Amino acid sequence: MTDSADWTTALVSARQTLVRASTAERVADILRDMVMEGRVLPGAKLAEDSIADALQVSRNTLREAFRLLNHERLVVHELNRGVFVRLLTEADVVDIYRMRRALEGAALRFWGESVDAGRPPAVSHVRSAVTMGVAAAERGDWDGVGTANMHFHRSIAALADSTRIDEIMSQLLAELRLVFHVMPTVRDFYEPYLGDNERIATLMEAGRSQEAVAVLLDYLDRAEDQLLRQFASTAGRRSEHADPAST
Amino acid sequence: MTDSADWTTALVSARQTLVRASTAERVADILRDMVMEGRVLPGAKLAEDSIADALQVSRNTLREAFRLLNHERLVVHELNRGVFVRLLTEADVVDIYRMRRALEGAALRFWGESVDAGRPPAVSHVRSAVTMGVAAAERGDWDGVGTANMHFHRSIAALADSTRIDEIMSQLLAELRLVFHVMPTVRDFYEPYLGDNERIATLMEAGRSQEAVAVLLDYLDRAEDQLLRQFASTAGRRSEHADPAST
DNA sequence: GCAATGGTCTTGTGCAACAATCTTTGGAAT
DNA sequence: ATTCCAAAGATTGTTGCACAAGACCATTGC
Repeated sequence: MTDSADWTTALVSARQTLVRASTAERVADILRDMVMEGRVLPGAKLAEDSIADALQVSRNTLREAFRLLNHERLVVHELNRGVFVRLLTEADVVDIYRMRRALEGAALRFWGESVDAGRPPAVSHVRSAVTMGVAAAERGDWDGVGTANMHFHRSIAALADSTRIDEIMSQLLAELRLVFHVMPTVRDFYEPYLGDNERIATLMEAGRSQEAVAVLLDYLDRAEDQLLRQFASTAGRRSEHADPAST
Repeated sequence: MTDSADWTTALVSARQTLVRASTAERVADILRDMVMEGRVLPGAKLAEDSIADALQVSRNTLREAFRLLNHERLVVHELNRGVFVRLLTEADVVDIYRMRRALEGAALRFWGESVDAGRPPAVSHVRSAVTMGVAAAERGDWDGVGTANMHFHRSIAALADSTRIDEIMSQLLAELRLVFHVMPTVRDFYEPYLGDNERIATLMEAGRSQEAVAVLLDYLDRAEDQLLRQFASTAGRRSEHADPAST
């Protein structure tokens, strides 16, 4: 039974790769990867002509891809000026963390209700994200730690068992990656929180949901603070955002 | 000074009427109205050719309008099959209310923190939504009661002071309107909740945030239950429509 | 030095043709 | 009669083009 369950989940994700054949979506995928990997920096302009030419797609299709990315908040569209890689402000960070507290907090509380009702859902996804993060840290793979951290928080949000919450959560984390590119090194950011994740997972396994919520919310507060401090120190550099994408 | 402030606010809203001259947006407006008024039923297919022909716009323009509506989750787009008026399922209702509890609950708690910190934000928007609802009920305008109820919950969510939460909240309420069409009469749905809104507003004015949260969450539970019951009783009729996402 | 003006480039909008895909219809085999 | 297959028909996906409108840039004149 457990095997067949794994089969289906694997097939579901595989299906998406097969079915979604739309050119615009594939173009959006390419551009999304470039933005996520930091190959085009926030603030950079994405010129229609050059990209459409490079990818060998029509301007119309490219614009459709832009609309998809705009919907994901990864790019912004300025009338008659074109689209630019999203440049997050302090206000965005505050807003995103406010939403994270709402969603992750609600998800953990919802999970707690199930625990109190005597039917605790599995925490294995949360625990495995912690394990993955620790393993990555031990081999010095701080990029891997960041990925594991995202998995951790996504699995926290998944406890709400709501596709809409899952979707929004993924979007928020994707937005945050835009900010991480401005950070000097990811180690300083993620390392302090490995312990928090571990602690939260342990509390959950013990069924102590209230305390888990408290630790989580405190974690989010500190992460927000640290990000905002980083922001303040790099404010000067960012304001002169040139467009390195113009090859 | 106050006069000029009024000027600007008036101009801001007037500006929107001017700028949004795009044909696609006007087409989207027309289609949105048709969906909202129930003239095209959930599950119905929106064929490009016939609509483009009827409205005398090019297919491209119509497709752009479809993208806007898709963004608002009012229609769904299936590759190579076309767009369909969104058909909400019981699962959607459960999902939407789960998210509402998360967002409205978090917003009210956030407001409560400010109250406890000795700097209570204004509750006037919440109160005025209640007043508007009562006035509409007194003159038998149950459509107006529904609008006021939406204002009430939007102003609750606005307490979180987060543009992202505001946006999601508006989207959720718009989605719910798709469900209200299956309801026989809106009076039975909204009337019981006029008192809840009144009670929540009063509790907030007294600074008793914890109790306000409790009443709100209980309200959401009951509203969800009622909607799901209505769903079950009309399940037979609705299943006659096309089944888009059944694979 | 600075503002106005004009040209140039990019984007906004709409259109029609062609390609790709799905759906239906008709018939043949079992 | 039923099932399966294939071609036809209908619908959507993508492209390239054309023109309008706005933003950007450099030159001119003061």
